[in-house]
Amino acid sequence: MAPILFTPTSQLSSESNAAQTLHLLQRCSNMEELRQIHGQMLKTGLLLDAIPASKLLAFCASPNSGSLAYARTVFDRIFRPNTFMWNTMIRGYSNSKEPEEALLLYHHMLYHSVPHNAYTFPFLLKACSSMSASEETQQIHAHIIKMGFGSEIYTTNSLLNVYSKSGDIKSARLLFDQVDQRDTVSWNSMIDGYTKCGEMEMAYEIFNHMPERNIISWTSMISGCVGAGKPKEALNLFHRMQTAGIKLDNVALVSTLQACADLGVLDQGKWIHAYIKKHEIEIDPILGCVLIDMYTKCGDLEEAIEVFRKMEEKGVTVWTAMISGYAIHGRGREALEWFMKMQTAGVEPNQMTFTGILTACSHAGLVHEAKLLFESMERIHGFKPSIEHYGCMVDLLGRAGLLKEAEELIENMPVKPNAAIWGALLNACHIHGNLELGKQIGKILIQVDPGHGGRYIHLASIHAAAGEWNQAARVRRQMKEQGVSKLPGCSVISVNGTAHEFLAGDGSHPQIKEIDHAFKHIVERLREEGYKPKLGDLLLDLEDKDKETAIHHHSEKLAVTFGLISTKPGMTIRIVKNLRVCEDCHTVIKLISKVYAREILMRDRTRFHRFKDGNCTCGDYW
DNA sequence: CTAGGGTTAG
Repeated sequence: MAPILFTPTSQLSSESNAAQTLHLLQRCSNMEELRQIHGQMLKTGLLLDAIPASKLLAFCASPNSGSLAYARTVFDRIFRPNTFMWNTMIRGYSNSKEPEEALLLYHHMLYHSVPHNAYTFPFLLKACSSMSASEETQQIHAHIIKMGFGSEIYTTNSLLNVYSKSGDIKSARLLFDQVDQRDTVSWNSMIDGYTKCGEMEMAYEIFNHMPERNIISWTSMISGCVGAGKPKEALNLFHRMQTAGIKLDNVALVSTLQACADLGVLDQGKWIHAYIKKHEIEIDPILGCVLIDMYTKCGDLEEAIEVFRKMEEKGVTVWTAMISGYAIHGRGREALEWFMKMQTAGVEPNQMTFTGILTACSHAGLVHEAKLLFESMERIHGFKPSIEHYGCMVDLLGRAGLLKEAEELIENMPVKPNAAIWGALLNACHIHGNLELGKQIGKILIQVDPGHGGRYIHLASIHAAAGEWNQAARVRRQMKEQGVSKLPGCSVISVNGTAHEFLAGDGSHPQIKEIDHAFKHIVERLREEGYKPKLGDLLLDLEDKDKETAIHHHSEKLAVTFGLISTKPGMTIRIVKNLRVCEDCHTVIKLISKVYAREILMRDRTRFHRFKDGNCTCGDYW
């Protein structure tokens, strides 16, 4: 005889009592209350009824105010839980720090032959996704087909999503082509999958062919472009999205703000901030964080502080964004003050906070402070320094001229040095003219990072600086033979809301004639101020005249000149460069700031330079 | 029940 699973509530307690308890459960808001209700249900026997028991479980297993451990103890005492209860537990674990428990529960569920329903697999697959369990995903995929859920759209969409998220775009595509039902969610998962693999063309293909696009389709494309280093395309999509009449939400704004930050287009970023204010969009912790990041990366620290002040929830990431903001501006002392304020406010720094603060020390030459912080990481905060932190320290010591100490740190660190570590040391050798060590490191770097054009250029220019033209040419030949190309220098300047892009030696700008003409005048004027082109370590073995032509067509010079002729006198010129600014350009821009009475704000690969009255905030330390 | 968002060394 089959056991009685659940006793009807009416036999155990009065109807009204049960209804009252259920009502309480419905309104329950925290675990304290829940415990009391649980006790009541135990006493009255209400817990033996499937529906109240399910409600109790669902509350405990919910991620917000529940307690998964409590849910588990309740669950374990339920005699033959039904499918809903199993699903509830699997869902709980899929959102928790121990998603593997979801898989174990599923295993038990199979063992006990509990039937599945349409809610079982989405949760289970989410668990697989968060633990990157690819083998298990395939096994579950097989079960899905066997148990007849192969056409259930939530289930197949979840499968598509796991495959896409894990980078297995082949399996995702196979399934996508197989299923007989697709909706916007299915198409969106494919977009996500292609962008995660860096296949933007395929993502566009999907995007262009899907029958209906919603905000998630657009946002996935935008964030895909940002991830692929195509912020201009991201902004393009953003404008198209608005033309399509899509109502913006926080997530779409976050991705777009990242594009603004990468491009350094303050106007566009400000426009979005104004939109947020106008439409009274709530600045949640993530949106606040990227807003701050956008302002600091576009050179407006004051506005970043303003956003910070107005935020209600100031978590560690928001503080870290501010500290990193000060770092990129070279304002190390203030970064330290914010680091202290943060801890006074009771917020503990995390690994990234340390990356930020150590970078800040590095750009400001605060060697002593950085050493203390680095040492306190493990001793006070309990973090093992990661390779990024070692990278910061090598950079800091190297910049400060403490090459020996930097080398010792690399030798003694417990992790294997990567390209970034050697890169930091090489940079230091370059700055401080340690050509011998530089050549050694340069060779190591090319071995570690043979596909990176910048490494060859760096080594070649060290040879050039030593007057070893043959060696320099040899390195350049080697680069050519490897089929590696140099990343061209690129500067972006935003004028009247349009981003103008200049490449080194590029003649494609519609106003290039005017720009060339204007620059000739500028050079003449600067020569009167004593300017002499610095050609010393230019790696090309050319006549000085030709070298000068090459150096005078650097992208940042084109951009600054364009800025001078296309903006009103006295207006700040804002430029973003993809590589480190060269020494000659740095000198020229300093002089321009004085002679033409312009403030010029330039972000290069590592930091901001604010040129004013013939000086730069980097103090020639970059 | 399924799809999009965070600060990060050179």
